[in-house]
Amino acid sequence: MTTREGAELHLTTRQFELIAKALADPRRMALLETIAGERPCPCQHLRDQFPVSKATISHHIKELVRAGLVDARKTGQYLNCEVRRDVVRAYTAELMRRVGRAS
Amino acid sequence: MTTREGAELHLTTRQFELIAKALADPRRMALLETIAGERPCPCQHLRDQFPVSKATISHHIKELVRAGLVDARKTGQYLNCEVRRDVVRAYTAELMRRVGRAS
DNA sequence: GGTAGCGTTAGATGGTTGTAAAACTATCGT
DNA sequence: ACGATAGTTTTACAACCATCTAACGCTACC
Repeated sequence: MTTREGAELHLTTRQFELIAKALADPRRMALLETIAGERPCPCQHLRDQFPVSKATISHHIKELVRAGLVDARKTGQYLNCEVRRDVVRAYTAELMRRVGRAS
Repeated sequence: MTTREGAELHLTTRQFELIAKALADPRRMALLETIAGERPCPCQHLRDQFPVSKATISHHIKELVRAGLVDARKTGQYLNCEVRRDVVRAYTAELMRRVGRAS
């Protein structure tokens, strides 16, 4: 139900910047794409698909969560990540609002 | 006529990354917004609105052009910048396609 | 309770990058 | 032609950041 909302989510300036930064690193973007691909994404799955240490993955996830792009809930010893698609949509909307429309 | 096209512009992986990087820096984003605000934007105008050296502005503009987000044509001694709104739209569309839609 | 697996934190490091100063190029006005 | 104005390039530097290793904290299972 968080997937399809009518009301547009509002992003603070701070969050807008954090999102842009989070999306800027290709590896982190790739991680985000993988998370988006598999519904509840066990963090460990990411380790198998990318040649990076678990510390690095942990760091990237933290940044994605900080930006609000990913929701991470710990169930047992696993960390389940999910993309906040409403936030992604809010970001693209804000981007269009700022530089996408004719003045 | 470049402002309103039916066909979606295709972004290479490289350009997608460059755009994300270009948007990541707050100052550069602010410059882009200013450029988007005034139609033909003399580069010098930007110097008055931001406390940065002209070297820095020149550098940022170069990055924006490299990413394809800005079109810069030199007329006389002035540099006129314009936002490529079709590219912005292509970026947001690609972003939505990658992580915005439910799997 | 011990051992193994998953994730986090701390510290170190190499690379990237935003920024400015200075020197340079180019164009305009007089 | 000269001076002023606009932008570029080079070089240098400081700050940031992605990455790793190693050590740690939890949870699960036997």
